[in-house]
Amino acid sequence: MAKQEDFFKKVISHAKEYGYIFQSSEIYDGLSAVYDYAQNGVELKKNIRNYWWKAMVQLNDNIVGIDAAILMHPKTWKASGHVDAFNDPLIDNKDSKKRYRADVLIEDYCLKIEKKITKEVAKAQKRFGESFDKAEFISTNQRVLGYQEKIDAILSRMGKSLENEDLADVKLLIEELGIADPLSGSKNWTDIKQFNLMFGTKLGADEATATDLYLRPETAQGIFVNFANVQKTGRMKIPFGIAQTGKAFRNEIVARQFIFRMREFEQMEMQFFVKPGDDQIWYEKWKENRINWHKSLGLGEEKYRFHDHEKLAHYANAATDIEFDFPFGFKELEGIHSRTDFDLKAHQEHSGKKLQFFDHTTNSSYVPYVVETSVGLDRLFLAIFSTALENEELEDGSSRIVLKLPSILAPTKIAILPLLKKDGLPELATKIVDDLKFDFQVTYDEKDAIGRRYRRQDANGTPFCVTVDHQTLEDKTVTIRYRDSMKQERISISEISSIVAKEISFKKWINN
RNA sequence: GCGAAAGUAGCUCAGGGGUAGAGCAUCACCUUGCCAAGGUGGAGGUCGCGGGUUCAAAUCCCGUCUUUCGCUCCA
Repeated sequence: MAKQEDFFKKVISHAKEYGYIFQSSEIYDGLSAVYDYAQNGVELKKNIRNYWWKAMVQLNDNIVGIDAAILMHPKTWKASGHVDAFNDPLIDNKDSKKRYRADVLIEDYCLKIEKKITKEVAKAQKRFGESFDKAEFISTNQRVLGYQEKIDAILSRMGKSLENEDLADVKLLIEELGIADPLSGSKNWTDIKQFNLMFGTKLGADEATATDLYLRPETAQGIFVNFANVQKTGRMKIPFGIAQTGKAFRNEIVARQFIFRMREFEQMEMQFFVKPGDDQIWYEKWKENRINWHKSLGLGEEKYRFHDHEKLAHYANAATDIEFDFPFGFKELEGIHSRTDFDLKAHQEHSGKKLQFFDHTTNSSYVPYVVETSVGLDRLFLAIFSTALENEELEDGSSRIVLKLPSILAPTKIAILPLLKKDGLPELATKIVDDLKFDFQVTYDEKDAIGRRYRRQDANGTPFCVTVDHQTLEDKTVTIRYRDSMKQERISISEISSIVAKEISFKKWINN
């Protein structure tokens, strides 16, 4: 464990030292759980996003992209369920230092009473044998009725108080019922606090007339509300998908682990609309498709696993996570959910607009089912970056720090290095840079010994180094040196472009 | 939000009541020239921030911010 922590710290400091990730507003002590992508990080992130977009949108005839706004009509979040579900009343136990959802504590208490009813029923059943009428017993037995009455009273009071945001009364209820911390038995509770995971903001500069808005907590809703527009204007036929990448915002109670859980993060999502009944087939297809996409990056098959959800959200009929072996263990990287028709139906009801597909083969309309794939771009960045970082032991006993980024994703593809800082070598090297920079991200470096420059590029993840020496002046050949193998080859200047292009070709990588 | 640990140069860290150090990195010059760590010189820090104690605070005390770990939460 200590090793893991140490390694994770190295990942974080390497990300800073080599210009990948800085903490936001660092000169002001930073802002909790918000990070900026730096000069190299932005390139890597952009390349990852592009690798996803190509595979998702441009390789699939029936998937199109959109870029919906972060701000959406407030009714969106009522329809999606976020206004209700992203609000948690939390309470802490002062002795055990544990935190609970206040409503869950009370519901658990009610469950206990319900168990008493079940016991009474079982007892009666034993007593009366075959002639026992369960429904009648429950509706007439005084003891059972008393229990049920109590449950109803508690839940209705809790519901009312939560609705009126009377958290003091909810706490009072907990105290009156004598609910104790299930672990410690302590009844020493703090006040209840309401946590809203959505960021609020205002539309309109005039405070008095401004409308309350939220920054979107997920990008998916931007797709759902545009379903009919895209379907009609794109003449899309089911099954089809809508993809988008973009920022989402969550006021996490605890946001930690570097860029793994941030308050502002980027999602890459695709919602796939299918005929009801076909959802399971497509769910399985997308599971397969997505895991293969991840594996094509070559980080190692053993780094991935599926984790099926046992508890399903109310909208889903199947859900799984693709988990990745991060420096702090297996954690969710991508979610694949079969969302049924929950979202489109909800928006249909709240907006009064039809969100259906007319099927000409059956001459009937239906609300499509949805299979969602949703990957965290920042998490994917962390997965790739941390796996790529290696302290490699070399055969001669020395070691090097090397960032083995998939070459197609590396921020810098080629470093052009003059062996000497004289004899016209820098001039020739610069000419090569000027020629290649239209097609590749190229860098030039003439400082320090050549070996040290190789190591510098290794640490920055540059997959190819090209060295210009005296022989180059004579026969227009250079040495190309590969990051991972450290092998060198003598090639002609005119070959650089085709060799590198082949190595970083999308076609080659995606079919890996 | 609670608990624990930490915050000194870009990175890694030492120091510890008397007003700041090392290694690496960086910059300039010299040297070498195909796998880092040669020489000389330079730049860089009000020791996270605020307050208190003291003749004197980077050092002690309090608060606060940030980070990591554990708990909790996670559509």
